[in-house]
Amino acid sequence: MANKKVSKRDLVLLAGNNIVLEQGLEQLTLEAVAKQAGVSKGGLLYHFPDKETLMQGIIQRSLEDFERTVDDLYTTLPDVPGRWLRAFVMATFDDDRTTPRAFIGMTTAIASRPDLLALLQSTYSDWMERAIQSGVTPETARLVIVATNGVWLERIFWEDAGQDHLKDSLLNLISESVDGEG
Amino acid sequence: MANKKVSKRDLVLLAGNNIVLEQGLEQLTLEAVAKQAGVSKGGLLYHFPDKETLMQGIIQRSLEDFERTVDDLYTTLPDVPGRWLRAFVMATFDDDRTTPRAFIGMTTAIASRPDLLALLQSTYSDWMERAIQSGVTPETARLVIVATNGVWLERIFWEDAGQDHLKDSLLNLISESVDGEG
DNA sequence: TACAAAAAACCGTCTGGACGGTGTAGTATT
DNA sequence: AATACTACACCGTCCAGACGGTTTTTTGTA
Repeated sequence: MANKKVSKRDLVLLAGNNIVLEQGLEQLTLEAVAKQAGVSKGGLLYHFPDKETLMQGIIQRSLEDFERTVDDLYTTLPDVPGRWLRAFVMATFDDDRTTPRAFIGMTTAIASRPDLLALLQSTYSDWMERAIQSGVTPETARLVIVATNGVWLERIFWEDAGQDHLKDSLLNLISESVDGEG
Repeated sequence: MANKKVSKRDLVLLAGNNIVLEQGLEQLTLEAVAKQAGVSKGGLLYHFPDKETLMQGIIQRSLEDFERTVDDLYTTLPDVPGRWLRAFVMATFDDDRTTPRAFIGMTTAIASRPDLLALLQSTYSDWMERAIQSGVTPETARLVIVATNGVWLERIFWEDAGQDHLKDSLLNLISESVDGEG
């Protein structure tokens, strides 16, 4: 159980993630992943019997990463209403690792596979639930989450625009909803 | 110039659009488009020398369709501040033709082609400009446009959710911005 | 502790199919 | 003679997955 050794499986997952991040979903081929992971194609297929399963692993991994980012930010915030939703918004804006291209790639992959879709749908419900539990109305939660997802699209279409102001707009939206009309 | 006859070029464009709408970008192959358009592969390539050009045509066409929808809705609205932005929001919610899958497909296609990206970026700027000219602050314009784009993603992740309430939230956002703080 | 057997982890090649694109020869219309 | 196609064979490339290995690790047993 020496944790010095990283399993090949993890290397493959990491390599896959990196390829999607840097080159997009189209470049995610078994050979490319195997090569970047320093593993043979056969070795890759030992862990992930087909491409479908590999992608599932990659998606799951990056979802977990995002959740972890949100959780980390959550702990740094004061316990005010909308605390979780704030962390969620901030996680999106602070994420300088996930490229817009990767986001789209993941979304594409998810959109056409029922099992991944189901996974995302339950994740989405979780987000809504946690947002509401941390003290905002369902309407605000939904609006802010939708807008936050939209931020990824804006990054594609408007590459050079700073988004600090947008981030403030979203955080303000939460504040107003909390202070004002309940 | 008998307008009874639809040009083959238009048939190809329409078929391509339909395939993306119904089956997604992955199924958009030259042969599939030719077949659905009732045109030979050679005939398709006569009009669109390569797949790149074909996709460009399809994207452009569907952008024009969306713009037309916005313009149509615009004429039905009273001349209040935020008029254009309202039409923009309504166009997204009223669009029952563009599937989420098609939206993602188009976005994918755009994201990896500089020329299409440039086209979208200028379109995006146009939207901002028109929104602001119709009487909302730049901050509101941006927030609402971003959120409206996010609506497409929500349709993927949360297929069965009605969006009327979300639509109202967005329209309210415009109203509040107009009535309240300038 | 030794050692073999079995299982797990991993390698590299090959094949079959899909797809983009080319080329050629021919047809209908204007 | 030019334009706008049809029909169809064909090539090169790419890729998922199958297959048949080999090496490493674990386990059973004497």
